[in-house]
Amino acid sequence: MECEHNMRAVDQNIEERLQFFKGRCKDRGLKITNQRIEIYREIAGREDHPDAEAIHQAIQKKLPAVSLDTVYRTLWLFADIGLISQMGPRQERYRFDANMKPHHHFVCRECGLTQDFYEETFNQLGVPEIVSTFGQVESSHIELRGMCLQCQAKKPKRPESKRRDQM
Amino acid sequence: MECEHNMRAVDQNIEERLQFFKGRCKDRGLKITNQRIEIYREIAGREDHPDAEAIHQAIQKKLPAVSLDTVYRTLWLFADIGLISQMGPRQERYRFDANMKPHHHFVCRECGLTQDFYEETFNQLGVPEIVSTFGQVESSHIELRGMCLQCQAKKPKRPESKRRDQM
DNA sequence: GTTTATGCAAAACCTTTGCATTTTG
DNA sequence: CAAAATGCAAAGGTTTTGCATAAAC
Repeated sequence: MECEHNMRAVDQNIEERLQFFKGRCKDRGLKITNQRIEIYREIAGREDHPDAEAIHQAIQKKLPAVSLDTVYRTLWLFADIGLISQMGPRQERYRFDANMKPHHHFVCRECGLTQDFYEETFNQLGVPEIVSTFGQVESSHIELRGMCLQCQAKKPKRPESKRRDQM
Repeated sequence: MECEHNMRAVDQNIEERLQFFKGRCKDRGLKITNQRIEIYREIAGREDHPDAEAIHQAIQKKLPAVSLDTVYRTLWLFADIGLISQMGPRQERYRFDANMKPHHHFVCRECGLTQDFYEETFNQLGVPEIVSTFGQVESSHIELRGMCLQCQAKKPKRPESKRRDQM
């Protein structure tokens, strides 16, 4: 609270969240490095869900020497400890959909398996005004995320991603 | 209708859809090849939204020599002519989400830019029984798809994907 | 001082492309 | 037969990994 006078509400929020982030790291015996702080600060301050490249570029103002692989490793680490989540499945590939009827998706967060389901009441949801400032909406569906039965069988407890075994 | 007696309803549906597919190809001056027929038959018969690799493997029983790149080219072609759609954006990368409040997404189908929005009434949607047979649901949100303002500006008319210029 | 994280460069993985050959209409 | 589609192999882009160095506790 030392500089409340020139701090925007969103920045206050970020400072709070940084404290939370540091606590979570300490709990887990993870070291608090400048790279982690800046990566967390950057992603927590945005609502556009950047990719690793975008984060990497953004934090180079403050940390010119940070490497892209550190950004990747750090983001997966954060996802692991529940500080952030990941859009799409861990095993990301292009998937194609031949179902032309209105439908909704269950997506496995591990393997990306996507199953359709139908629910009439979901088909006519109104959309808030603000969305028109993002772009033009062409379609709308519910997306449920979880783990499919097959992945559950493979990883009964805390799933271990191939992407973060080294960290 | 020549073998209705041993054809399941879903197969009938596929045969109908194959006719539609062939018509669409003729309209556009596209050639009807065995590869295209089998790829279309495979994807139209599934509700799990396979990736190119899965399609490739599945059709090898019938067409052992089909190549993976043909599968990719064909799937993008089908997406182009509106026979199928593609899950996720054309420019697919890992994106990360630090927003821990309940929220919903607008996703640009070109660049993948994802903007959050909030709508209380979307936060408590009930889910049909069938979903529990897919796996355990961990989270739920609305996904709106469209083109963001920036991509609209770049491609005012029919967007041309980098992935299908050759076809 | 020990353990953990980082940066670098190379490897791995998925997807696309150029070109010669084959197939379709 | 002309135009388009295919298969192959090589290239492209993104993400991951092994290892030596640097930083945190």
